[in-house]
Amino acid sequence: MSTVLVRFSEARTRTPEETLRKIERPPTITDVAALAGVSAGTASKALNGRGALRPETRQRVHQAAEQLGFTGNAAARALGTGRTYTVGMITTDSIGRFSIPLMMGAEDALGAGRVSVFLCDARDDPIREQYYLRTLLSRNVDGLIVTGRRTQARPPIATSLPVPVVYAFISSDDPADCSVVPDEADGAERAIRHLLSLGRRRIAHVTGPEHHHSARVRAGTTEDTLAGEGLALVVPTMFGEWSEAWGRQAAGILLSTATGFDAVFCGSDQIARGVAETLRAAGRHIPQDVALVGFDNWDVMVDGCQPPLTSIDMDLEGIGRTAAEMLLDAINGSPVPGRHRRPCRLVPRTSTAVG
Amino acid sequence: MSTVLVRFSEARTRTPEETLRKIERPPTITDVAALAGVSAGTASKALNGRGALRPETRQRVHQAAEQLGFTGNAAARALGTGRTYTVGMITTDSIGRFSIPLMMGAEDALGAGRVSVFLCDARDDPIREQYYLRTLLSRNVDGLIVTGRRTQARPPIATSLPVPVVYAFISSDDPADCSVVPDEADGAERAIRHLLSLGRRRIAHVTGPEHHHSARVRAGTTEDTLAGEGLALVVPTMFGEWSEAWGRQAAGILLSTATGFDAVFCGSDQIARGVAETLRAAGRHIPQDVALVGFDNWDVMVDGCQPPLTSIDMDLEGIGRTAAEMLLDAINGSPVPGRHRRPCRLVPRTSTAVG
DNA sequence: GAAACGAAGGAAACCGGTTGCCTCGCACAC
DNA sequence: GTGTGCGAGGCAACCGGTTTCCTTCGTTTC
Repeated sequence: MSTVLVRFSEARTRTPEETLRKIERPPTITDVAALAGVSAGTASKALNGRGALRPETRQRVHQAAEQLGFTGNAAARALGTGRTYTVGMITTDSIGRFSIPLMMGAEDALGAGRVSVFLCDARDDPIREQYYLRTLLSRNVDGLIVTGRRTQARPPIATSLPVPVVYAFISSDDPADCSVVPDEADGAERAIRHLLSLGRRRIAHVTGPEHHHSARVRAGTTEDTLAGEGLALVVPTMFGEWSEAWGRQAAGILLSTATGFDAVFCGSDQIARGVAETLRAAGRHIPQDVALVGFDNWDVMVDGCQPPLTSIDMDLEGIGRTAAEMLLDAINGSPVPGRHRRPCRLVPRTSTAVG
Repeated sequence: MSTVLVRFSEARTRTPEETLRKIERPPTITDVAALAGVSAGTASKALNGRGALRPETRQRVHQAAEQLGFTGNAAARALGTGRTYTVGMITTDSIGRFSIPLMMGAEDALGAGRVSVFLCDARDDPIREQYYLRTLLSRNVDGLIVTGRRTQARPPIATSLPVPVVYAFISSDDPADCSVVPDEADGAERAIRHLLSLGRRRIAHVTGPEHHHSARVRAGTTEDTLAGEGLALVVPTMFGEWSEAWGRQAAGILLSTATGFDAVFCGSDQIARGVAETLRAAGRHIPQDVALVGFDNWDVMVDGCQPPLTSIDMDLEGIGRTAAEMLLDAINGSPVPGRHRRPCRLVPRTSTAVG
């Protein structure tokens, strides 16, 4: 028995010299406690502001912790308290242009809450998705953020998880889940109202594939907004692809068939860029002859475009941040279920400048 | 004493019915052990292939684990073994176009090794960087990957860390550190040799700012490669910015001053796109009159360009993957110090097509 | 038939931080 | 002088998995 105790004590405590010397192993709370002349439990209470301690003792412990550069062992803390201060972020399709700002926003909000993020890229593969889900759960994450490239609602990643989930950009088709999504209808309406405010009345709409949720929503709102003013598109919505090539092609069609148009609202900046190129090549001046509005406010596109492109910004970073904040709320016991739509913002540039 | 034992047993074991019923709390190894009719220690040995157990017992434990969906508590495992099977990935500047493929490659290689990734975005802020470093260390990551936007060597993120570090894309200026970087000189040489193989001899080079490491390296190799063939650039390397606007401007200068040129090698795809646009507008045909090569092989740029752009691919994903593999090696005790250059790849497209 | 050996599995220490409970000692009241 | 109350801090259980040591068999050997 005494042998055991001796070994125990050898393993747990160090002499003050040892403690102050450079030590390879990171300092434990026992080291801090020893240096402050208190027990480990007391040290813990001092550092966490719990228990009934003399201010002077608390101070001494804090000083010892600082001196040793004590940060604490996250695994041990997690084991005891059940909270890991980590969340998992799963991008259902690959990490791409849309996921990045979302991730940055989320990571920003979470980092401020001293929460670390596990990054998982499921690459559109349900098997990878479930693998990551299991991994994250076995790591006892406090919550999950699910993101993806499409705004269309998707089936929940799982039913009855032990931790809260927030969907960002994409949404769950279970209305009881918490989702934070851009209000794309709002974005489309802003674009149209902006064009109307410039006096444009003969507007065309070129966008992505009809089976794509975003394309349908934006087109629908575009038509509805015009209808509300007693107007209509000069030609029916032109569905195609999310590419510059389609933008160029569509502009060609417009030039050859439309009886006249003074504005084009495009479903993406890439499409808008293609449209701009072809219109310019055909001698149409932007914005004098044709005003042009894109969607996404993607820097390299709006800046590379000639002239610089007015566009709709979905504030992806804000969506990521909001999602993270809602996740933190849910973790702390105040979930905010439902689909939360966040407004878009119109960023005016030369392509719709007046004069 | 007996009270203690009773409480202990209440907390630790569940009746078989409880165990098989839907339980909110994830199953522990004690649950598995109980279901298999062995002790927790034996269950651990069975699942980890250690100890001396009858094959039939091992089998029974595995079956019980499967039945309960046992994955194990990562924090507990980490606490006991000291290994967390996590690594931290710090992007020194913001997550962007270059970081993403790197991250994807690294995450891919690590995920295959059952290692999870903590994502940290230091946003060019040394304070954030050190904050993340401390956080990651207190989480006992097994290793670190440091990435960033620039290829230029940077000071080591810290001296004498308790875990291995691998730099990806960027490199540490301590040659003893392990860095995996693209061989940009190789990329530039491939571009020039490609143009030479097409019979082009009057080559111009338009690139980014002279103070930028990548621009200098690529320009230097461009000139050296030409010199090796007894040739020189038609005009000295044109340093500017990494933007389409600069590409357009540079092309304008070329058209007005150069006595003649049949190829332009650009330091980035964005520059190349700007060059292409201006040349086309001036009536020069690509590739017939002027062959064009970019750098980065950035999909939206090379595909959006007219015509599609031949470009140099640095294989960022491969760099990320290699970095992760080297980190895993280092974690397992076989570090491979030094700066590792990985070759580039030329991706031919219409902008240098023959005929 | 007893000693020796090895296979199989259990008991408990251990990782490090947290927390409930208990003790100690001092101050104050009766 | 004894009792009560409370402030301060220590002790040890606990989280869940791993690992070391030890016990308990059954089998072999002389």
